[in-house]
Amino acid sequence: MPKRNLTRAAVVQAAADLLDECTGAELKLADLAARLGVRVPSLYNHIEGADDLRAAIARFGTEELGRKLAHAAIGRSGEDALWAIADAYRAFAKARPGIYPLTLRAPSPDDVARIAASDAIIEVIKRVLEPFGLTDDETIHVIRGLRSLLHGFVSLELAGGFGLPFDVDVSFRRLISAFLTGLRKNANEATTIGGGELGNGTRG
Amino acid sequence: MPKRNLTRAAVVQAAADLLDECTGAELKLADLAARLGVRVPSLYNHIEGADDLRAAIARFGTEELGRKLAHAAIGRSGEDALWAIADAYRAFAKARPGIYPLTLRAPSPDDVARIAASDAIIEVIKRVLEPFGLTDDETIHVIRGLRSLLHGFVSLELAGGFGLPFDVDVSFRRLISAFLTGLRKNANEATTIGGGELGNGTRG
DNA sequence: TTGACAGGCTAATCGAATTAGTTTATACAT
DNA sequence: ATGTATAAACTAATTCGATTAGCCTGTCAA
Repeated sequence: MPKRNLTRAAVVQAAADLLDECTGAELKLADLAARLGVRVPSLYNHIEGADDLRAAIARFGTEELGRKLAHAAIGRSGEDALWAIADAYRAFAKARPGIYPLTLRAPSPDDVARIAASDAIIEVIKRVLEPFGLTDDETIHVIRGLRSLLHGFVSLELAGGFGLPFDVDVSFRRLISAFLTGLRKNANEATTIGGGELGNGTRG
Repeated sequence: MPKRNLTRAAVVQAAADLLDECTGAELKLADLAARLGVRVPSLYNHIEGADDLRAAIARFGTEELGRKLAHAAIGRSGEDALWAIADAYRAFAKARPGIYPLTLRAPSPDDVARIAASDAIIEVIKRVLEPFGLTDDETIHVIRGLRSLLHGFVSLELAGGFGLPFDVDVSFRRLISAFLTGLRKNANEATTIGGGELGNGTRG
C-alpha cells in the first residue's frame, strides 16, 4: 500500500483536465480515481464530495480566466486592450471547454475565494474600459453587455449552436467590432450634450 | 389499479413544469412520478428514459420559444419587430427558467423535430432582419451576434451573474439599443460604397 | 522506538435509473 | 354478452454512482 502524494490541488487539477478531455460527459469520481491511480473513497481525503469538487474546479477556472484576461490586457489600452481580452476570453473557453461552463454557475455566498476571483475579472474589465470615459452607471451596463456578448458567443459556439463552423471567427470579430462602435458612440455622446438615444429605452 | 390516462405529452408537460418550479435542481423521475400520481417504472410506458425525457423537453421548449418569437413579431417590422423578439426571448427565459437551458444543448442529429424547431427560430429572425437590407453573409453574422447577445444576457441573468438585480432592465435595453445602432451603421454602409470598417477585422 | 495520524484501503449503504416479469382495465371482435 | 389482445399500471430486482464506516499502514516527531 504505497503512499501517493496526492494533494487537494492535484485532485482538482486532474478533475479539471478530465472534464476538458471528455467535454459534455459528466465528471465521474470513478474515472478521476482511476486517473490518479487510487480508489474512489480515497478521494474523500482531499475533497468533501462531488459538489465540493465542482465548486473547487469552478474556483480554479475563474481564477485562471482572470489571469488570462489580466495578462492579455498588459501593455495595451483602449480598443486594443478590449480586443485582447475578448480574444483571451474566447480562447479560454475553447481551451477549457469542460470547466468553462462551471465558471458561470453562481458561487455560493460563502465561497469567498471564488467571489474574489469573479470580482477580480470585473476589475480587469473596468480598467480596460476606463479610457472610454463612461460614467459609473454606464460602466455597469457596458460591462454587463460585454459579458453577455462574450459568454453568449462562446457558449453557443461550444454547444455547437452555430451549425457548421463556417466563418465563426468572422462572426466574432464583427460582434466585438459592433460593440466597440456602440462604445465609441456612447463616449462621444458623453462628451457632447449628454443623454442621446443610446440606452434611454426607445420602446416600452 | 385504476388506469390513468397518461400520455407522453402530459408526462413531458409535467416534467417541464416541475423543472421550472424547482430551478437549479435536477429533474428526478421520482418527483415526476409522484406529481403524476404514478410509480416510477410506469413512466417508461411513455418515455424511453431520462435522456429521452430531457430531449423531449428541449424540443417542447424550442417549439414554444419559436411560437413566442413568431407571435411577438406579428404586425411589426424593422426595429420595432426586433425589440419585440428581444423582449419575447428574455420573457421566455424568465418564465421558463428550468427548460430554457435545455433548449441550448445541441440536438442530436436524428432529432428531426427539434432541428426543425431551431430552424424555424432562425427563419423568424431572418424575416425580422429583412428590412435592414443585409447581404446573405452579413445576415448570418448578425443572427449569430443577436443570438449571442440574447442568450448571454438571459443566461447570466438567470444564473444570478449580475449581482443585485439593480437596473437589469436598463442594461438589457442598452444592449439591444447598441445592437440596433450597429445594424443601422451596417445598413448605411451597405447602401453607400460598401465595405467599411465594421467586421473587416481591424486586428489580428 | 514508538505512537499519533494522514492517507490509503475494503466493505457496506444509499439514492436514482432502469429492467424483468406480473396483473388488470379497456377496447374490440365474435 | 363474452372472450381475448393490448396498453398501461404495478412490484421486485438490478445496476451504477456517490457516500460513509471502519480498518491498516507508512511516515514523522518526540
